[in-house]
Amino acid sequence: MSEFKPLDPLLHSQLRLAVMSLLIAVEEAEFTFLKEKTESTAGNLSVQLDKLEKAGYISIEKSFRGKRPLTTCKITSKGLQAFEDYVENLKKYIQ
Amino acid sequence: MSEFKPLDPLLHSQLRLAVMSLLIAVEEAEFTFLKEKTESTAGNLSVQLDKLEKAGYISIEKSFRGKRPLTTCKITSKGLQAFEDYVENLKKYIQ
DNA sequence: ATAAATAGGTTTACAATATAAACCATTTTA
DNA sequence: TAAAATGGTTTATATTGTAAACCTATTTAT
Repeated sequence: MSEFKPLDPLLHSQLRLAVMSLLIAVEEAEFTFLKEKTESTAGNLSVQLDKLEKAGYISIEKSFRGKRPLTTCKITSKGLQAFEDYVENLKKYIQ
Repeated sequence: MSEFKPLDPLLHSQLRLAVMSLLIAVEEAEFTFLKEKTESTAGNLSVQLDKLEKAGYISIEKSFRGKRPLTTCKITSKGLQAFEDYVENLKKYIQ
């Protein structure tokens, strides 16, 4: 697409885009925080976080808070760049 | 999604969004024009135009130019409204 | 002490979507 | 008149998105 540049399919997804949007704002977020803010199911969120991590767009750290598992996510510089590029491209679709 | 409102799945698709974007600009476009501008295959475009028409977002008129079939598309007021809503919602994802 | 509920997820099965390949009818060109 | 081009549609396949089912451990209720 000449004037319509391809939209990164990893970001052109409602839930993944919402996650990235949140991570840009807070720079570090727990799984449960993302789940609440996006109103997604845990299963769906888990899958989408995996994809973002595999793309190198976020990093995921697994630890414990007290005795409970804790999953923490951060956006990477690659992820930030991808997001910015995505937004730039998207703008040409929506004026 | 509370702060992230659902994105109309009919519009949250690269090719359909590009088509709508074009139709907003020109207000009437031929199949081949859309095909060239979006750099899509005819098959894919045909399918996506059908979906937009079934949603009532565009109207499709079939006629002949000389002896050749001619498919012409227009955006409807419903389509325009849906596009505007989509953009409004999308903005909250991308700041 | 034990059962039930909650927390914090992951895995998996299925439905929906996107896409290109194959196809079709007609027309034009060689 | 055979081959190529036009203007698409249909269909098969691959990819994706999503929720249901599941899992392990912890906390609460009885």
